[in-house]
Amino acid sequence: MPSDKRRVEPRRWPSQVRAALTRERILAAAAHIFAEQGYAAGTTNRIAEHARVSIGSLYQYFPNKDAILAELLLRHIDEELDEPPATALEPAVRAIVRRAVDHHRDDPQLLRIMVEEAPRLPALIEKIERYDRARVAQVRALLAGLAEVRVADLDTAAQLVVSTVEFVVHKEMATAGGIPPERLEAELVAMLTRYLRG
Amino acid sequence: MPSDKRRVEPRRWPSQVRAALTRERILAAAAHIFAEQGYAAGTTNRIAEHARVSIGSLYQYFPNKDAILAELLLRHIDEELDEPPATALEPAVRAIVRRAVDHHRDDPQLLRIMVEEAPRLPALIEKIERYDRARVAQVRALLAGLAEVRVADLDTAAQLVVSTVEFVVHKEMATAGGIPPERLEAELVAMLTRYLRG
DNA sequence: GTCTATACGCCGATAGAC
DNA sequence: GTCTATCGGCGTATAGAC
Repeated sequence: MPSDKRRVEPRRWPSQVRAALTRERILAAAAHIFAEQGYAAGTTNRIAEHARVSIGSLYQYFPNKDAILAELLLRHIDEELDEPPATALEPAVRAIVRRAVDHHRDDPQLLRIMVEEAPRLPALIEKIERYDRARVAQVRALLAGLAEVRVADLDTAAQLVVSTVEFVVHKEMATAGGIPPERLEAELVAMLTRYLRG
Repeated sequence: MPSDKRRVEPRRWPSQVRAALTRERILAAAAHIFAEQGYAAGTTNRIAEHARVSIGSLYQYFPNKDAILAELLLRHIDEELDEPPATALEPAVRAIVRRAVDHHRDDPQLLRIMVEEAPRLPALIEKIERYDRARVAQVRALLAGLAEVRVADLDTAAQLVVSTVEFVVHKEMATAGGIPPERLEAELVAMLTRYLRG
């Protein structure tokens, strides 16, 4: 009877918690391998191996490979969309730029894969487009509230700001010999601020 | 003997010309399919089918699939690198922007594939980096010759100009609801000119 | 719930007839 | 020179034992 107690207590973790952790391990492994090797080269076998689960287990947590990238992308999107402060023009632009830079600091390689590969997966296209429109609308609203802003067309300006920040930061942070982050922030802020002042 | 003549004359086209045309057909088909379906989905079988040659013939003209993309990319690069005129700042910037826009007008989808996939093929990485450096150096030299340019660091400015033009044009031209080309040109020129004037 | 083993298909590339 | 036929390999996904 005392021996029974021993067997019962440390037997296993609560299965839901363990399952969630396994899921996380798979996602982390996928993020790592997609970032290192690209989406196509990041095979489910390699992901499973790196996460130290079998390929069979992987497919118990995700219906297919695309779903893994989809979840990584959606988490990423959810993190990023919160209102920047509407004060003066220069600090507002700085906030937008800085967020993009910080954001890419984490894992520029993975972001690269998501930016490039996700728009090809039909299941994600619409979500990405909605997200893009939301960002442009957000920036548009921000600019609309600032007296300093003097541009002919606010819609175009918002689109250009979002594209410029996203793609230029993306490029420079992902490139080895790119502009260092602090300087990149300063230059982009200068460029966009002058543009928006008209 | 007269029957011999008949057989000889219209038998075939000169083989070198025909071979060159077949090559072109393959390249054109590859460009089309890479642009539509992406590099991975654009299989050699589909390329061959679309070019109306057999898969065996395709491999007589190209050693492997990567070589097809490599040739498309190198042609593209060769076209683009010629000196812009160094007059005043605004026209110089406009020339840079306009070339990028014109360039993307042809086939924005294909360009997208080349920009995104080519840097993953080891055989092409070095060529692309050399090309990028050449472009930055070219723009740097151009800016250095213009009295209007007042920026702290010419290297950084040149890098930023190249990145901005390339990636923003790329993004807007490839997106359905993007900024229309004429307006894009105007806005980019305004933004970059103001930035460079300091 | 996790594993091993494997089905199945597709792809790049080659061989060899014509 | 162009074709058909096919090889070898790998990748996703599943079946079924434990």
